[in-house]
Order: sequence, then structure tokens, then C-alpha cells
Amino acid sequence: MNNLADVIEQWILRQMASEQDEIIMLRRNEMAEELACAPSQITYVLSTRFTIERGFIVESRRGSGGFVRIARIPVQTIVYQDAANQIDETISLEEVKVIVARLRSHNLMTSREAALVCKCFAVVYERIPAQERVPLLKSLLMTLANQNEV
Amino acid sequence: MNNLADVIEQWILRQMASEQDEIIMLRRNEMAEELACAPSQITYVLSTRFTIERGFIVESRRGSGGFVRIARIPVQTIVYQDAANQIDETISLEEVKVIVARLRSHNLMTSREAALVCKCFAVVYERIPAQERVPLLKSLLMTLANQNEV
DNA sequence: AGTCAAAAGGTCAATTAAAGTCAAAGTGCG
DNA sequence: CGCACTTTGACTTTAATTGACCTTTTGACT
Repeated sequence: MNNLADVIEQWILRQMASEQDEIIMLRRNEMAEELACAPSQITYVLSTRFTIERGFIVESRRGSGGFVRIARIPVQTIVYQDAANQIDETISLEEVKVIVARLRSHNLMTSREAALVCKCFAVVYERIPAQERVPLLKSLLMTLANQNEV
Repeated sequence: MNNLADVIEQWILRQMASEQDEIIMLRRNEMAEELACAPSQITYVLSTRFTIERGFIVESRRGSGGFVRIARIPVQTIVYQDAANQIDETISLEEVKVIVARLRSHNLMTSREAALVCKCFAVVYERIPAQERVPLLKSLLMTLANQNEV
């Protein structure tokens, strides 16, 4: 972990951890000075690591009084909600599995989680009639949406 | 055992043994230098011997600050098997949750997985009679045991 | 209001530092 | 011999880092 980009990433994450609202604001140049790196390096780290896919929103302003604001967002919730919305009485187990695979491929769940969820779904399909099934499937999916890493 | 690939394999295994967390990180080029071999030889050994089937996970990054991380994945299966053995017709949902919590605290599942599995169990308890329940609970648990990371 | 300079942050292309790929050549055993 | 496994190195791809130059924003001074 002696590469600059990683050091910067950790630095930012630590700052965020010390806030309780998951939002921080920083001055790019000050930070570059503190970390003894090129200011553009900060930009690089932000654009490679603090992406929307990884659940961050970065906003900034130039000019005097400029800043960079980094916020962590629960993107997951939105995508999961969307997935859950596709589930109704008519959907087949195979179709549900496709939805799970999509979540998996977007890194919104691990393959272990995908395997588990598919297994559960199989059980539900086997044992429970269609109408009762729907809310169960949805709530199982949303269980993952509402849990954050580790 | 005087072939290079085997020597490299042993070298890596010895490094791992000297760590207590079964994870090592190394620079491919440095290692190649130390072992006086072509860097690509390291790649070869990793891809033939440190495979997922043999219980390893290899991750790497190119570019400056690049690295190769090798992790041995524990023989979870035994612990999971043990957990599954504790499940019988008499066990309550609360007791099952305790078992899950233990697996979780030993890092044999993530908290997301734990949440998911508990949710599934709740569904099973609610809908399915005791005798039929047991094999389902066991097979759900073992689904996780048999899946390896990522 | 208009202008201008200073103070931010952004872009991009060039450079350097890894690791990966793959085909070809080598080795050794049944 | 023939086949499977090793070994190598030239070439490819990816990641990180920097610095020169660009754009936006503000505020002070006409």
C-alpha cells in the first residue's frame, strides 16, 4: 500500500469515517500539499475510486472558495428496488434468476449471496403458491439492499 | 522437486505459513528477481497451482504500485458442516440464529449473508412443518459453505 | 456595470511502473 | 517417440503520476 493513489483513497475514507453523515468537503490544493502530491492526483483518485458504481457522488466548485464534496450514497437501494419491482405473480424462477444474475454482474451482490438467494428462491417456488410468493421474494431481495458491506 | 515451478510454489507456501492470516501480498518482479526466474513464470505457477479448486484466491493489480495478493480460503466446509449437524426438528428459530451469528463472528459469512440467511430461515419456519424444515435449513446453510468468494 | 487578476479546480497527453498473454522452445517420463 | 508440463521473453494491457495548460468563480478596482 505504498502507492500514492491508495494512500489518498485511504486518507479520504478515513476522513469520511470520522464524519457521521458520510459527507466530506475538502480543498484539493490543501490536500495535495498535505499529502505532498500533484493536485491532479487527487482528481485522478476521485475519478477512479470515488465513482457512482462504488456508491459515491463527487461534486466540486472551481474558483476562489472552491471545494470538492464527496458523499457516499446507497445506490444499491435504488437498483434493488427496481429489481424487486419486476417481480410479480407471473414471473418464473428462471426469470428471477436472470434478475439476480444482473445484480450480481453489477457487483451489487457477491456470487455467494447470489447462490444463496437463488437457493432460497428455488425453495420458495417449490413450496409456496404464486400470490404468497411475491412478497417473500421481494422481501428476501430487499434484505440484501438494506444491508451494507461487512 | 528441482523444477522451478515447484520451487516457486513451495516458496509461496512457506511465505503464507509465516503469516498468520493466510494472506500474502507480493511484487511479481521482486519475487522473480529473488528466485532468479522470468516474471511470467510466477504468473504461470499462480495460474496452475494457486487455483480456486485448490483453495486459493489470487488477486492482482498492474501498473505502478502493482501487486499480487494470494489468499488461502479456509476449509469452511468443516465448520459449516458442524453447524448444519446441530440442526434438528427440535431446534428453534432463535437457536438457529445463534448458530448463524457464530458463523458470522468467525467471518465465515458476511453480515449481508447472515441477514439473508436469517430472513430465509424465518420464511421457512413460518411456512414449513418441522420435519420438512430440517433438510431445507441444512441445504441453505451448505449453499454458503460450498461457494467460494467473489 | 465592466474589467481584470487571483484562486481555485479540471483536462489531457506523456511517462513510467507494474502485471498479463502467448507462442515457441525445452524437459522428462511412460 | 509422444505428450504433458515448464520455461522464457517479446509484446500487450493496465494503472499511476506528473505537469503544462484550460476553465470557472470571486472580488477588488475602476
